[in-house]
Amino acid sequence: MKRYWLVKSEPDEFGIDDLAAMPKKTEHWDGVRNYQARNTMRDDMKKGDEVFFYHSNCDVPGIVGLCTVVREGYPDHTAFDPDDKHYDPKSDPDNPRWFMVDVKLKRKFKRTISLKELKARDDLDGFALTRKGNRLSVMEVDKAHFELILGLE
DNA sequence: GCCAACGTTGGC
DNA sequence: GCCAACGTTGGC
Repeated sequence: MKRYWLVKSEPDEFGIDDLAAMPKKTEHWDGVRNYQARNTMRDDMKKGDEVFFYHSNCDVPGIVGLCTVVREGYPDHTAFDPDDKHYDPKSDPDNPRWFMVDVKLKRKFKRTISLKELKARDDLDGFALTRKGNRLSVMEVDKAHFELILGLE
């Protein structure tokens, strides 16, 4: 059963155009240091699942494109690298604390489906992204919500 | 740059 | 195990 997800990234760090520029338009989703998001990537995201790419911390926060999971959860090696920004000395290569998946860009949307627009809708009950105080960088999206949002483009 | 929300850490 | 202090996220 295919599931649907949303991942956040700051365009100043790694935006959708950066993903588009990668070989095979594919990149590993490293640097997530939150246990709930970690569990989602380690356990729940499966090959072929569809993923919204969301831009946070920018002029117009919102959903900017569509990706798919092309590799399922495996250890986030950036946690082992002391020179890496996301280095975590508590993650042991023999018992990794952090995991990631690989995502591939399917397509960039013609326009940004802004957070503002999503918040203004009354047919997205329970949508994790617009729930108060949500700071998760990886979250599940209901199939119905996913399809509804796809239709907004 | 501000600050609310929330997760993590560490003293006790 | 509680909870205050602190750090981070992310919209505005």
